[in-house]
Amino acid sequence: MSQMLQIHDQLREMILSLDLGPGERLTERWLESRFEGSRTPIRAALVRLEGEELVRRDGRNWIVAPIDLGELEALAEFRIPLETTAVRLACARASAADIAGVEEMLDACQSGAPREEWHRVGTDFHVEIARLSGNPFIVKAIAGAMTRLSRARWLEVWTEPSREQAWREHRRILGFIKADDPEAAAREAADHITDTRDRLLRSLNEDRRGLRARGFAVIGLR
Amino acid sequence: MSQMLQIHDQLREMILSLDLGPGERLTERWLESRFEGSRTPIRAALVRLEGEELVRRDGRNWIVAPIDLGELEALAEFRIPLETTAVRLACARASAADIAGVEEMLDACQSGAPREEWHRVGTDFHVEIARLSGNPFIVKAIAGAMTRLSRARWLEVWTEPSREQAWREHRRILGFIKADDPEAAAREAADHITDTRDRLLRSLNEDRRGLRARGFAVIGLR
DNA sequence: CCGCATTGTTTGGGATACCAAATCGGGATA
DNA sequence: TATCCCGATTTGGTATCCCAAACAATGCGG
Repeated sequence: MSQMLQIHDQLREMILSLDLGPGERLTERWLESRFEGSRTPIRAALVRLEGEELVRRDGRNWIVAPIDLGELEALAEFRIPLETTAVRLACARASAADIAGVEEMLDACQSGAPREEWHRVGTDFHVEIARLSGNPFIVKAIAGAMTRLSRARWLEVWTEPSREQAWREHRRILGFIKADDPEAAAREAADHITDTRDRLLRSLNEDRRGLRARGFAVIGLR
Repeated sequence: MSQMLQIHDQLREMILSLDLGPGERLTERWLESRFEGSRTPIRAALVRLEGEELVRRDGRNWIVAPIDLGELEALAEFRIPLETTAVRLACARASAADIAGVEEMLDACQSGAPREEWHRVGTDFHVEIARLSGNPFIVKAIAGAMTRLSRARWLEVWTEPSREQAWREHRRILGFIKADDPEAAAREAADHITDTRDRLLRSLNEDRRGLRARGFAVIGLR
């Protein structure tokens, strides 16, 4: 694989895992030494990450994209029509084998699993459901939305009960798809998105001060 | 403005206007002489355009993204839930002034206007309606979808009656938003997307041979 | 002691140099 | 004549170089 893609993936991972703080400045020279490559592939990776909005320009400088928690509502509003459409289409189009694949993914994440695992599966579930719709544009849009949500989700208290709740809701959505009940699945999906948003906003509101200190934009967080 | 952005915009325009054919190979050296810049800004522009899926890699080479006419159905399927949501939100949120702005845009495009003008307004209308929703994610998704549609729309016969039809439908959608009738607006928007898709597919079907010659992938075009 | 100008350093933007791999041609050979 | 092989050429990937602008530090003047 080209060096540029390696750098892109590693840097992406560092950003999404909050290894690099939101708003943190990135100098090309620092990245140069960090990844032991020259500026050319590094700049290509940065331009690419800019397209994914994980990195942004601040004047002439590069910074890790800040998190605007005010986006959380708009993001839910965006996801609801897409994901309800996705589950309806999934009912009509997904094969039993495809559905079983998603089921396995959920089963593989048991109570004792590490936090990272829950985080990843919680994201991938929605993308895989979108994939069942067979519509690549829906898949990409949902994947992008989940990426934007990703970092905020680390901040969720993500307590045991919260995990269980999300897992149950995922299970129910998949159940309705399996039972070929598109309207119930759509209703469940919409409710799940709303509930998750509310859970997230509630837990974030309890820690505004701490968030600001960690570089999160609390602007617009009601 | 930076040289890279100039190159990006010019190249983008050349691609969308079909000045560069779909599937055509782009060598960095040719672009170098064409834009009288060195490879550094050119590569940055290419990476950026790759993110917009207007340019793609073919092995180690760069090519103008081919048009897959088979995407047209999926694109309509993607747009319907988003645009119906957009018009519903627009009813609730758009100010009279914002609506008047879109109205002006439509009025500015009269019968005698050049083909390019109709093409542009036909795209912008949908993006502006999305903007009335106040949801930036919807705006970006619709803008991306319209960009993907853009080149195929040049191929539409785009006859006078076809233009008039689309213009009337746009007018009706906007009318329902103005009248604050979200459900009627949503129904009208969905019908418009379906109708447009059908018009496009019908006129493309009449010219499969010609399309293939011009580098369009007819695969999946039913 | 404070403020401003000047200068030295760092940064990103762009140009160029170099390399390895892929491609294309031409000629030798069966 | 058809085929295969080898070398010349072209390509994109990477490293490095130069430059102008931004920034910071420093020292001079009020």
